[in-house]
Amino acid sequence: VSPTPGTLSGREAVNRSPGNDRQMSFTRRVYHVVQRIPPGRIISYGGIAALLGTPRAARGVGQALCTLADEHGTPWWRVVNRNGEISTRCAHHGPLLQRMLLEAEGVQFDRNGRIDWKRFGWEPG
DNA sequence: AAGGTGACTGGCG
DNA sequence: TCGCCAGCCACCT
Repeated sequence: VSPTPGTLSGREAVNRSPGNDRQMSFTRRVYHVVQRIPPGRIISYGGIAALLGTPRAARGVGQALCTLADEHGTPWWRVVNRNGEISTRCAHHGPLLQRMLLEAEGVQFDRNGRIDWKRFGWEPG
């Protein structure tokens, strides 16, 4: 994905100080990983944290996703909790929208509102 | 600089 | 399986 992943929300832009250039901020790395998730696939917050080398930072991932500007194609909706459930509380990216976007990609929910990891889970590789 | 918050998780009853 | 609890970690006052 080459279109300059540049534009971040105001807050994240502020975090991007010169000194931070070499080592990308956590938020920014979350952004990159999320962009690698293929359509119709999902990953958990903890999964992303693990890919970044900080398996305990799941909460930080959620934090980042709400902060991140997604007008550039960041598929934030492909991230769900460990149970395959939608758990967003973010005002701009509500649960209804997330479900709609996932279903539009072919992701199926069971009657409890859960997604089957075996069918739709993504593992980079 | 220290404390509070939260799109999380694993463990346990 | 389900709910609850206590860590955990990045961010924001």
